[in-house]
This record gives sequence, structure tokens and C-alpha cells, in this order.
Amino acid sequence: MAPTPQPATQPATPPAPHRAKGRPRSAAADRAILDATREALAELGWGGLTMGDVAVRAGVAKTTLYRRWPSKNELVVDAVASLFDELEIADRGSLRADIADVVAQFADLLARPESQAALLALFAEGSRDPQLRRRIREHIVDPQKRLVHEGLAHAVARGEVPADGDATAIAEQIDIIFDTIAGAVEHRMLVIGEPADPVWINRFIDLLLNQGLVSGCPGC
Amino acid sequence: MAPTPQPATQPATPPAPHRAKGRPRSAAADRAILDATREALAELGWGGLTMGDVAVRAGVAKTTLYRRWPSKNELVVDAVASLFDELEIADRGSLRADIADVVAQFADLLARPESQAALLALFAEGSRDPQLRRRIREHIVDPQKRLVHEGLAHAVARGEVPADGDATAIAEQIDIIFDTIAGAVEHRMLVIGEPADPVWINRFIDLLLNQGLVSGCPGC
Amino acid sequence: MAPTPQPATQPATPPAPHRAKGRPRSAAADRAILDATREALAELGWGGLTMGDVAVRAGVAKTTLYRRWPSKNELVVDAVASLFDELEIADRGSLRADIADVVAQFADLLARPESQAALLALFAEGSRDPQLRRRIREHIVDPQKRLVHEGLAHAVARGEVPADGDATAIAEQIDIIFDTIAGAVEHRMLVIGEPADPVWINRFIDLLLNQGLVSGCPGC
Amino acid sequence: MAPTPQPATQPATPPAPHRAKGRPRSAAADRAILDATREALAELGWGGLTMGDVAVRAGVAKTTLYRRWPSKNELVVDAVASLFDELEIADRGSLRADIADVVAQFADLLARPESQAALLALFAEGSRDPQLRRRIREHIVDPQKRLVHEGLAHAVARGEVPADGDATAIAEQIDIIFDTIAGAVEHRMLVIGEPADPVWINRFIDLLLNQGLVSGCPGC
DNA sequence: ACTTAAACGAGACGGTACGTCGGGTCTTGCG
DNA sequence: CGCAAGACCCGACGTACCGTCTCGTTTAAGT
Repeated sequence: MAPTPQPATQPATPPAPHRAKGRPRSAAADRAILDATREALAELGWGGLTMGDVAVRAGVAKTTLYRRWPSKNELVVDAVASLFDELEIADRGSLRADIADVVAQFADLLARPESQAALLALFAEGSRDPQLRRRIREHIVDPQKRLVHEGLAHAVARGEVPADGDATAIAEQIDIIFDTIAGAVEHRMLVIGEPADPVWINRFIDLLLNQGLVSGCPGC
Repeated sequence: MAPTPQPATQPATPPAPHRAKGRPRSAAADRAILDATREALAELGWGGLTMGDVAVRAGVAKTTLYRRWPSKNELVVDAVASLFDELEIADRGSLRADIADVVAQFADLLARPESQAALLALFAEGSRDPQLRRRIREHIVDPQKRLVHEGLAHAVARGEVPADGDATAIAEQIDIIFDTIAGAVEHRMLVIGEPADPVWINRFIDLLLNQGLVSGCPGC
Repeated sequence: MAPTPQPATQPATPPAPHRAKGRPRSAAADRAILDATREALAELGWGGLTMGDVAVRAGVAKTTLYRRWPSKNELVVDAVASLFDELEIADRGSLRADIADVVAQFADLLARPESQAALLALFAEGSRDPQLRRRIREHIVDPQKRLVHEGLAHAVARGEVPADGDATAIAEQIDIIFDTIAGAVEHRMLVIGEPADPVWINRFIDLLLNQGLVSGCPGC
Repeated sequence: MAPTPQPATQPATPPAPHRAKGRPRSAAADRAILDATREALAELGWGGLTMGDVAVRAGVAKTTLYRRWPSKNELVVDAVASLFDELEIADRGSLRADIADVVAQFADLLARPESQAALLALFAEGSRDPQLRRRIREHIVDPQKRLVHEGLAHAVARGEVPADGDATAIAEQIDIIFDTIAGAVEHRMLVIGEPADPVWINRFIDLLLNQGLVSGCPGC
């Protein structure tokens, strides 16, 4: 999510260079502000984070903040969204290994204090602001479904999982799987505050892959 | 969670009547405040909730609030915790039906705006305040594990699930199951903001009970 | 000014002893409260004086205070008025000596910090509350006019001052003299904050007795 | 007395223009606040005067008040001090007339409710705060001694009063005269609450100029 | 000794103002 | 025109006292 120019929303592809009059905006300021935001967020949490403080940390005037982001919400979304770009799924040879790998990545990400504070703060604000919630889904959550999608593709390619023909059925299936995996890790780390270590991950995948709740799969 | 007496934390079982000096605290005020808090929370969310406003709604002086709860956090924990006392698991004849029933109850609870706002706000604050997180676990989250415990007992009694001998293994198993179920519903409703309707619940239980990810359970 | 019984103002002359039922009021409490008031007043001034603090200093419940005095005003008037009862005029052989003596007494009284704080606080409140001002006049200021009255009587007896026949003229004369003497000392000590030492007193009496402003009394 | 710049007390003569960064303070706000303060003071007195109320009357935020004056004291000193700049002494042809004139001016000033409340409140606070008392003396009281000084000069020029050679003796004489005149009027109007009408002024000057206490000046 | 009723301590109560802090806007002068 | 600085309006914060109100407990006078 790129810094949002306030007065004039520039087009996605700026074909006309639009020879900006006057002094151009400082790119360094953008970076400094986002870094300062993440730092302050990790230290103080959403409630403790103040625009004035971010401005001071970034060595920037408050005006400059508001010129780029209309409010705390959007600033923090931007500051946090980028963290999730690093998640990747690699073909590790088996469905179990692939899941374990991506869950571990997610767990690593959520282990950072700033991620915890930032995400929960966003989710909390999102519960009152449908627009913000939509932005969170679109920019932060939904993009990660690609991981499930790709992982499933690998499994199908390996023959571990049959290729369901129906596309919408697959989409819904992906949603459920994603809800379940993401939710379990989130609950474990954000709500309970316990680490999702390899042991936990293993047990969780056991449950997910049927060696869990009704092991032996007796009457299913 | 009962109103926390500020200066002197009395023991859980007060054998000594503790001859209260001075005018006793008004029980009506306690009730009015908690009700007002839940109401305001639903209307305005955590960020919009003001102590002054709660006081006005409760027909109570601001000082009376602060005399009982040192901060918004504690007040909201108290106000919200009671909502979870209503969850129950009934023996509906099959493991699937039991799970579906309790998930539906949980979904109903999280469908209320005040629950969403309150829980997420608490979780967010909890990420910065280990003490608060502990209180959330102890007073709100962990007590619900009884549902899994009882459900599992029913299933064992019915012969749907073998009785694992090891007690600690069972405890860990319960934790994982709880993390997974609670996490999935939380993610669905609190993060994504989508309803956990019967269709979703069914698919989710499919996944949980092996008719899901690797349906047919080929090589497990 | 005696402690004012609140609910029932007893008649000035209690012919019927009014056989008090129940526990009688503690005289010790009265004294403790007035002492505590004077002490607190000297330390903290009117603005800093709190009823709660006075109660604590006096080892008494706040209720006990309010049972006797309806407000801070009346309490402080009572607490302060007694200080002025000690002023006396002695026949020291000459008008000048008599005046010097009583002015010195007044200066000693106003030299105490609690007198300064208390009086000025009362005067200040009195400027907004005509009733209080009246009470101040009647209970604190006017009673001291007896000093001028007696001093003048001594001077007439000595033949230093002719006996003006008209009673009302004398009364007005006394008022003026009192305003002048009291005012000068008050201004010197309460407003300016300088001591009224013997040198100042001497010069002041010079001015008052004609060796002052137009010394030599040329054309009078 | 000018509004006191809070963070940096600039020198009396700012030779360096002190290139002010940021938005300059609104001069209109200064005026509005001082006017509102005088108005509120007259209506409500010191005790009733609220910073919040002053802010509302001045159409200004409370923070703007506190940015300029650290407390009620300083604000009211500033608001009131200017009232005293209007006192003047004119050469009316005789010492008696000159005195009568300036006393009448002083009486007019003290007849305004806001002057009474403000002055007494200041004096009261001054009794506990030596710094404030010093500021009162320097900014409000002492400057008025010029009136005595000038009046005396006129009298000497007219030959009504002999020119005392010693400068310090004259200074002390002025102090005494000022204490006496100011004190009498203050006592009359601020303490007693009676008007200093022409009749009273005449009698007072009689006393001051020897036709008073020992009229006829028999043995002086 | 027993009754009775007011005084008492403690402290909770509804209020009001306090002085501070953060949000978001506006107004300067400089580059 | 961007930018730093900082004043501005607004509104919530948590605290301190106010004067009132219950409580349960003395404490003396009258029986």
C-alpha cells in the first residue's frame, strides 16, 4: 500500500509526468515516517502511539504526516502491510512439509511485538470501521491466500490431493483452509500469547490432516 | 468477574465478615455501570467509549467509576467476561452435532457488535500488557475449554473417539482443538468480518473431521 | 462567636435548659477543629484549606465539621475572630503612648502568618458575599472600635482633647480615626508586607497628631 | 503588565528580532482573554471565576489560556494591573483639594466590584506567596506613590509645605503618607464595605491636616 | 441496668473544576 | 509549492474537593 497523496489521487500509471510545480515531496520523509510508525507501534501500542510522537521520531513536522495520510488508521495500515509481503511458500516435497513451513513463517512474523500490536490494533479498529476492515482484508489478509492456492497446486501436482474440478468449490475450500490455519495461529499467538513452536505446529497439522481428532479415521 | 474492590482485595471466601466501615458501595451502581459499559461499547466501540459517557449513561458520577475500576481495560474486561458464561455444550447425539452446536453458539456471541469491539480491544491491549493478557486468558478464554473437555467426554462415551490413556496428552489435545476451533471462528468473524453461517460451519467441521482437506483419507 | 448549632438555633438566653436528649456534642472537637483551622489556614491559605484536611488534622470526621458550621466561611470567621479578643488599651499616661501601644498590639497580631492569611481570605470572600462582610464587621472589626472609644475617653479625662458634646459627631469621629489607624496598619502589613516597627509607628503617630504632614502647623 | 511569554522570557528590549518560528500568538486572543477575565471577575469574583469560563467568554480554547499564563494569579494580576494606570493628580490650587481629588479617584476605582474582588484576591494570595506580593507592590501599589510625590511637590511650590532638605526623609515621609491615605480608603471600602463619599473624604482630610483629632492644635 | 436518641468515624455518593494531553487544522517564514 | 515550527480549537482524561448521604458504633441523660 503506497503512501496516499491526499488532495489529488494520482492515477495508478502516471503516463503524463505531470511536471510537478513547487518543491517535490521528500521520499526520505515517507520512509522515515513509516519506520517511526512501526517503531512507535512496537513500543507503545496503538493507544500509546501519537501522531506528534511519530513526527518527532521521523524528524518531520506533523503537517507532513497529515499531508500524506488522512489519519492514524491509514498510516498504520501502510506501515504494517508491507510486513506481510515476505511470506512465501516453497515446494518442500510434501503437503505436510509445505504447511509446516508456511505456518512457521507466519508464526515468526507474529512473534515480533510490533506485528502483534499493529495487527490487533488494526483488527480492533476494523471492527468499528467497515471501510478499514475492507482495506485490511484487501491489502493484508486476502493476499496471503495465494499461499494456500499454491500449496494446494503443489499437492495436486504431487498427487497427494485429487484435483477437484469445480473452481468455486476450490475457492471456498481455500477460504476454509485459510481461515482455519490463520485463525489457529492467530489465536495461539495473538490471543493466548503462547508461541507456535514446532511441536505445536506438528500437532496442529496432525489435527488438520486427520491423524488428529479421530485418529485412525475409524468410521469416516 | 466481579467488580474489583480497589483498596483492599478481599479473599474469595470472606469468612471474617470484614466489618465494613463507612457507607457501603452501591450494588445498583455496579450493575448500572456494567450495563452502560456494554451499551456504550456496542454503540461507539472501544475508541469512542468515554468514561464520562459511561458515567452519564449509568446515572453515576465519574468518581464512582474510578473508585471501582482503575481504567477502561479492567472495566471492559468485567463488562464483557460475563457474556461468555452463557456458552454451553449439550449432548446432541454425535460429535459433529455437538461441535456444530457450540460453534454456532460462539458465532452468535461474536455476531454482536459489542462483543466484537470489546474482545478485539481487549486482545489489542493484551498484546502490550502481559498482565491483562493473563487476565483475559484466565477469565474469558480458558474457561471455555470446558466445552471441548465435555464434548470429548461425550464422544468417548459414545465410542466415537477412543479414550487416550495419557492425561497430559489429552490436555494438549484439548488445547490444540480449542485453538483451532476458536481461532477459525475468530478469524472468520473478527478479522474477516464474515458471518459464520451454518454452511461455513459445516464445511469447517468437514475439514476438522477428515472429510475435508484430504477427503477420502487416502494415505493417512 | 460561638459554634453555631446547626439544625436548631438556640435562643440567645436559654432559660429552658432544653434538656438535651442523646449524646451531647464534644467540646473537645470544637476546640480541635478551630485550632486545626487556624493551623491549616496559616500553612495553606484560604485556597489551600480543605474541609477534609481540617477534619483529618482535628482527628474528626467531616460530618462533625458540617454539623457545626455550614461552610468554610463561617468556620474561618469563628476560627479567626477569637484572635482579636486579646487587644486591650491601657492608660499609659498620654494619648500618644496609648495609641502607640494599641497600634503595636495590632501590629503584633497581624505579624502572625495565620492572621494575615485568615484576614485577607475573609476580606476577599467578604467582597463577594455581603452577608459574610456584615458578619466580619460585626464580629471582628467593629468590636475593636472600643479601643478608640476608651482611648479617647482617657484623653478627654486627661484634658488632652476637648469633650465634644454631640454624641453622633463623636461616633463619626471615632469611625474616621479607626478607619485611619486600622487602615494604615493593614496596608503596611497585609498589602505591602512590611513590618510596622516602632520607628514606623512613631512616624505614623507624628502624622496623625499634626507633627506630620504640615509640621509646625503653620496655617491651621 | 504585558502578557507573560511562558517558555522563553524575552528581554525587555529585544534587540535581536528573535525570528519567531511557527505561527505567532494571536494578539486578539490576549485582549479577549484579559477582557473576559475582568468581566468574569466582576460578575463572579475570584472564587467563582473559572478558567474554562474565561476561555468560553473569550472565545478561546482553555489551552490557549494556559499557554500564556501559568495560573489564575498571573492572569488576574495582568487583567487588573492596568486599571490603576488611570489615576492622576492634578494641581487644583491647594493641598486639600489635591488630596481630595486623588482620594476620590481612588475611591471611584475601588467602588467597582471587579476591583474589589480582584485586589482582595490578589492581596490574599500575596500573603502566602512572597513573589506575588512583590509583583503586586512593584506593578500595582508602588507606582501610585508618584501621586503623593507630585502632590507634595505642588504643595511645596505653593509654599503650603516647607521643603525638607533630606531626600531619604522625604521618601519615608511619602511612604507614611501613602500608607495612611491608601490604607484608610482600602479599609473603608474593601474591609468595611462602606463608600468613601465626599463627606467621609472631608472628615478624613480634616484628620490628616490637623483639624481633626486634636482640633485647634492646642499643645502640639 | 436499660433505653433512647443524638453525636460520632468512616467512607461512598453526585457534582464541578482543575490542569494536561492528543487529535487534527491553520498560519507563519524559509527554501 | 513543500516543509518545520508551533499556535489554535476541541474534547477526554484522571484527580481533588465539595457538601450530602448512609452505615454501624459510641456515649451520656433519663428511666
